Amino acid sequence: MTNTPENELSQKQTINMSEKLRLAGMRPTRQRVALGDLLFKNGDRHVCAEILHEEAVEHKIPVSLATVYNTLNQFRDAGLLREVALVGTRVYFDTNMSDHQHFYLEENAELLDIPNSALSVSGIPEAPEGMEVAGVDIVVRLRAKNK
Amino acid sequence: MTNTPENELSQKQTINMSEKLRLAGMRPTRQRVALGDLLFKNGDRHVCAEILHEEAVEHKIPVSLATVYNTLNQFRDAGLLREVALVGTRVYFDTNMSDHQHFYLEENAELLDIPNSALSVSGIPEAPEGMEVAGVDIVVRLRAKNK
DNA sequence: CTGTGTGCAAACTCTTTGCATAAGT
DNA sequence: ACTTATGCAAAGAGTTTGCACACAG
Repeated sequence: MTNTPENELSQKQTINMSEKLRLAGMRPTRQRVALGDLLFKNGDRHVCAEILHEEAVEHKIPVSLATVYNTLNQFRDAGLLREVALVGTRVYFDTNMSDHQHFYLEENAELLDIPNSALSVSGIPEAPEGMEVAGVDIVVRLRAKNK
Repeated sequence: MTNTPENELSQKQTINMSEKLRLAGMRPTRQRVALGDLLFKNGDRHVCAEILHEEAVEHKIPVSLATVYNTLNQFRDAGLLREVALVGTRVYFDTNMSDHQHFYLEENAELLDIPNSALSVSGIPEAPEGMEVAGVDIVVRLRAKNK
């Protein structure tokens, strides 16, 4: 894959993505930069490995599913993505690292952001001895009304 | 497996479990009753299929792993168990159906109940058109301090 | 050049399913 | 008896890994 951006914007994005990856301590390889662009250039996203891989294939990005899995895990470990706590087997990641929570649509397994401002939790008990709170995940499960 | 309870209490529990299963619309088979006893006789429990199967084996309950999976899913569908939303791949069930939330210990993947009284959430936004809130899952992730 | 990343296929883990047998009513 | 559940083994879904080749610095 030669570096042939279609326009200045995508050139700029790729450069930013390289920087971003370098700052996160990762070598900005072609696949990582391309996946990073897919993930971060259009605002908040909720993806699983399979979906991101399909999308990469559509965009003619040569990347294997195994590399997508590895890359998502690396991005999460580097603090670029957060993993979402969900019922079920599939692992989802969220590109929005800010403190916010989710709606989960049960029928089609879709995730939606809940604006942070709206939600607040009170009365979280003291963490047990020697522990600290690493984060609070809230999922509001939604289903179709009067089914 | 002949019905040979060690004492009256276990006889009584088995009877109650049979009733409970019947009320939930399930035939009280030996395996389901035995698994139900394991799950419900000692208060709140958090189990995955593998763990429950090991426990059944220890208790000399003849049951296959596949049946444990099926039974857990049936119990959930019947409203006897709730499935817990978690980061990662494995499915956990909670025998406590009351409205409560969880601590999740990241290092050993352990779940602990948070007493319901302590926690409250406010400002959950309106569900989108035609949707209703099926439930709210909150997981407070804990990690070891000053690592 | 040197070391890290990638692709592929195979392995692995968790979960579900198909079919013959066993058990519940 | 009739129907549903179970056990087993095999299949399926999702994810990780080992190793040879490719690429970034």
